Amino acid sequence: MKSYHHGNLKKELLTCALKMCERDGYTKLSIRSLAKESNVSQTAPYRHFKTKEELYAAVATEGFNKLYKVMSKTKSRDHKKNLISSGKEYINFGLKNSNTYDLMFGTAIADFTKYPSLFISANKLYQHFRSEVANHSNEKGQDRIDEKSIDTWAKIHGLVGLLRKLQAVPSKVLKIPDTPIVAINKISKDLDGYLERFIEKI
Amino acid sequence: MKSYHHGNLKKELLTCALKMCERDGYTKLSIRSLAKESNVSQTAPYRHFKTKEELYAAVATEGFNKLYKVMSKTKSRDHKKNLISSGKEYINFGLKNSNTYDLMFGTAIADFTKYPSLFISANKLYQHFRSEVANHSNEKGQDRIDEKSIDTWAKIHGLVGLLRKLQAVPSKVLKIPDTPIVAINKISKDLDGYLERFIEKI
DNA sequence: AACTAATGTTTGCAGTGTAAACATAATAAC
DNA sequence: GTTATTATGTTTACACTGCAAACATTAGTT
Repeated sequence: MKSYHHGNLKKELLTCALKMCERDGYTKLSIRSLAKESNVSQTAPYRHFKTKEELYAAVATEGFNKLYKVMSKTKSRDHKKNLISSGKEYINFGLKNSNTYDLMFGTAIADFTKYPSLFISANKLYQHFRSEVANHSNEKGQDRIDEKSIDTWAKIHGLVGLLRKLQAVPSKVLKIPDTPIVAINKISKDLDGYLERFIEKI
Repeated sequence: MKSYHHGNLKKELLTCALKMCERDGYTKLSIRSLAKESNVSQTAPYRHFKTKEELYAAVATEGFNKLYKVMSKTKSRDHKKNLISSGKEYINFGLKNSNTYDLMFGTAIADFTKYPSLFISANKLYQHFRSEVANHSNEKGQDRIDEKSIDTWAKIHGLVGLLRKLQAVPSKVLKIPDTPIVAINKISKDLDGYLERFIEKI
C-alpha cells in the first residue's frame, strides 16, 4: 500500500543510518545497504544526501546532539561533580557508541566545518564542556580557560582511543607483560579513581 | 626485460603502499591501485598480503618503526628535554604523516595484536616512551609509572587529533568566535609554551 | 631432468559511489 | 480546476573495489 513517494524518507534514512552505523560500523554503512534496509531503490538516498560524506555528517551531528544531552544532564551545585560526571558520560559514549564516535572525531569527514549543522552541534558541545571547566577551575583568563578545556578534552579523547584499543583486544593478550595494553587495563579497572586523580591535575 | 617473477615484490609493494598512503590517505589505498602503481596484475599483492587489513598492518608497522626512530634519537642527560623532544617529534609525526598515523591508532585495523610484528613494534615504542616518563618523574611504583605513561600518551594523542582538525579547516573558520577551533589554534601557535606547561603537570 | 612450491596472471563475482535519464507525485501559478 | 513546475522516487550505467578460483611460469629440491 505504500505510495511512490515515501513522505518522510530523509528522517527514516537518518535513523536507519544511525542504527546501522552503530551495529556494523561506519565503514560498512554504504548508501546502497542503507537504501536496501530502508526498502527504497539504491539511489534514492541521493535525493537527501548528496554524497556519502554528507550522510556521515548527518550521523555525526546526531552523535554530537546525543553526547550533549548525556553530558549536560547532571546539573549539580558541585562543579567538580559535574565535570567528573561529564567525563564519565563522555567516556561511556565513546565506548558504547564507538562507531558514531569515530565519525564525530575521526577523519571520515575531512572538514567538519563544511556542514553547518554539524559545526553548530560540535560548538555547542564544546561550549558546554568549556563552561564546566571554567566553573571548576580557578582560572579567570579566557585564554587559560580555553587551554584547560582543550587540554582536558584532548586527554579524555585520547583515553577513549586507548580504552577502545583495549576493548578490541582478545583477553589473553592481557597476560602478556610489558605492553601498553596491560597498562591501559589497569586504568580501566580503576577508572573512577583515575578520573579523581585526573580532575585534581586539571 | 623484466621477468615473470618479480623477485622482490613484497618489499616494493610495501614501500609503494607507504608512499601512496601518505599521498592519498589510507582510504584511497586499494590493493588494485597499489598493484597498478607497482606495475603488476590486480591480484598479485594477494600473494604477499592475504587481506587488505594485512597490508594496512604492514604499513602501520613501518609507521611505528619510523616513529620509534625519531622519538629515540635525542638522548640527553636532561630527562625533561628528552620527554619534550619526544613529545614534539610525536606531534610532528602525527601531523606530517597523518594518514599513516590514522592507520596506527585508528580503527582500520580492528585488533592490532593479531599481527605479531605490528604488536611488537607498538610495544617497543611504548616501552621507550614509558622509560622516558619514568626517568622524568619521581615515581617509583610500576603502576604509577604506567598510569603516568598512559596518561601522557593519551593527552598527546588527543592533542594530535585536535590539531589535525585544525589543519583540516579552512582559515576563515578561525575568525568565527567561541569555537573549539580558535581555542586549538591558540595552543597551536604557542605549542612550545604549551608543552612546557604540559610537562610540568605530568 | 622431474617434481613441488612459490609467485605471478586471468577471469569472475558481488558490492561500492555516483552520474544521467526517466517516472511519478506534490505543489504553485494561472 | 487545470496546468506547469518542482521534489522525490526508480532504472540504468560506469568505473571502481575486495577477494576467490583457475591457470601459467619460474625457482628450488631431489
